[in-house]
Amino acid sequence: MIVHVALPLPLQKTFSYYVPFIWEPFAKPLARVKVPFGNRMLTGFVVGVTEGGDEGLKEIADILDIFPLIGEATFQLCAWACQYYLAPIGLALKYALPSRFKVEKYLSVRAKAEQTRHLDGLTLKAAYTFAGKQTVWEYYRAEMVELYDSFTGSSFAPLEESGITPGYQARLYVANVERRKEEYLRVISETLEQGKNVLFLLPDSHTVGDYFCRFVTQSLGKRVVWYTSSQPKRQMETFFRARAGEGYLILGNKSAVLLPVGQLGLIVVERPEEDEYRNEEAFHFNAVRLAIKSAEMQGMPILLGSVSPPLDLVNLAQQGAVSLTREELFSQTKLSELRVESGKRGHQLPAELVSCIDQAVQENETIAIYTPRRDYASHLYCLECKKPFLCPDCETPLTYHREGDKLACPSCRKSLAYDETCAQCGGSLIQFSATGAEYVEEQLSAALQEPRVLRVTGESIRKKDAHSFLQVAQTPGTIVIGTQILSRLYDLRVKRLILMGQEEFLRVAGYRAHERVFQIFRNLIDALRPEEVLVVADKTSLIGAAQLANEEGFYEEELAKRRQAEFPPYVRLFLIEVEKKTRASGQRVVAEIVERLQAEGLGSRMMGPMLQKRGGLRWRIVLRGDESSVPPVLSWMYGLSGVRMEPDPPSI
DNA sequence: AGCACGCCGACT
DNA sequence: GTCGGCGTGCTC
Repeated sequence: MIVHVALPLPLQKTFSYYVPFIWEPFAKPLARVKVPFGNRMLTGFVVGVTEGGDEGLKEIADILDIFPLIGEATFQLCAWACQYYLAPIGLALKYALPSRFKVEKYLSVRAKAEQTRHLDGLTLKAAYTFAGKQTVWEYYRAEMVELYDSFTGSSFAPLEESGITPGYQARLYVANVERRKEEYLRVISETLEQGKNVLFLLPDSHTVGDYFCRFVTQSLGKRVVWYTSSQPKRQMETFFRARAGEGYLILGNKSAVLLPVGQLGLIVVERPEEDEYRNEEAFHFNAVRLAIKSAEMQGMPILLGSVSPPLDLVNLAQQGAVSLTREELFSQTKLSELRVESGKRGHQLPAELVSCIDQAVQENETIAIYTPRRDYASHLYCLECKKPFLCPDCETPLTYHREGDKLACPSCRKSLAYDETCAQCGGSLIQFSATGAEYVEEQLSAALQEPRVLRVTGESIRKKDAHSFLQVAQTPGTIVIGTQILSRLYDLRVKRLILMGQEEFLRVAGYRAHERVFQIFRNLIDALRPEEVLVVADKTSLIGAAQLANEEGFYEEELAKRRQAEFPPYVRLFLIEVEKKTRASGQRVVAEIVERLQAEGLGSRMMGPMLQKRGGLRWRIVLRGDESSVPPVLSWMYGLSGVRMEPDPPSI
């Protein structure tokens, strides 16, 4: 017997191996097998079985699963994801099981016959060492033993899926966090009462995740389980409960979307616009896209909640593919804006702003200031030789950190001392721009009398716990200065919120800049629930108080622009990156790609190639596909050495 | 992806 | 003469 195996490598092809007679009954599609590959051992998934003898093939080294652990629905979803994201099936299937996966440790044997009495109660692992793996598996096949997992105690068997039910319905709920919580809890409870499981996707585990976990646990208690790779044992428990149990609420982030779940009845997604749903390593996917497809394929409802949904979802709503409910976000919020002179970035905080903050501090208010960057300044520029400060190793622009008076390279993490002179010409007229939280803190310290400032960044939250921050932040008279992380702290409430630095997004976020600013600002208001919001903007800024308040109008306008420019969600973008050490080898591959694209009639849908010097040499080509399908040429490109393909890149 | 192999230019 | 970087091809 021969099995065809999909390996977790960026290769589209499968590899065939011979299966010795004794293992034949277990070599079924989707079982995991250990195989020799070159000079290493890899674990892959059986994707096909054919009759035949050892025709010079290598033998499989081991079979890991007594029966396949992945059900049909999960497999179909992986298969769909692979064609949509141009990934090999072996990589996708790997994501469907817990990262550090040890079944034998958590499964135990229950004897069902006199001859197997001696194995009763042993873990599967112990039973293997005692009686041999082959013997135990034969007992299982002869129904002389059964298996149960140590968490639920219930019998371990192939996954029973609900099959396709006619209940697909995608619903986008645009409302503030209090209303979303009510709505989530209502639909979740309804589904759990029917004895079905619910999958609840959250963008992270430590802020938004933790908040919703505490909320749902209040009313659902032990029905709530977490699926997270940072706690392997807990992840294993959830894995078993998801397949055996009934009526569990499974919380998880992006990788939970591929978890095999029995009797899944509903999917909920909190804040589908968050970037954390994008998987960047090995196999690129967006968990929200997969969640919608999963609900559609299995015929179940999906509820997506946010105050600032991603544009593609709003587009689907306009087409009638998703139903949309909107609620007012600003009934208790006063919005205003402060227009400042443009072109003077990074010199001084506007005087009006300083006096506004000063007044708030005098009145003992809680106040939060948002700025997109955490450091002091992200760009340094020598006014004498007119050159930016670049990393001597990799030529990436250096950032400046006040703490320690250091220059740092964001790309290679090199750290350099800063001596207030230009490394190129020795000049001392240095301009700082793209300033961040450290800078704002310094400016306020200079302008106000002993201000109480708390700087909050993603990193500082990860080091301490969020709760200890909140205690300080809640103290009246405190000025909280923070980056995007502030939009995740639902437990922090402020009287006044100041939104600065949106110009920075025009530089880094490309075509999504306005969408991102809109989402971050609205999510900050959603999380912090301020009574007053002040948008600091210059003449180039697109998001003012009016845009923030008029959500429907903003989306309409932004979608019109995207349609006009032929950008997502009306087309799909594919970023093709060629990385080589020498110019000649790179140009050869790039020329081959360009030629092939032109031959396929895609020349006019191609942008680039553009050459970038970052360490080695990097060429980038962007291809516009149509809304849903993937141009077939791309699968040819996949697997060329030094060529990377990124579907739906966040910026280009 | 990871690895072996073969090609070149550089250097004690 | 040989060491090391780089490109190419292969893995059942």
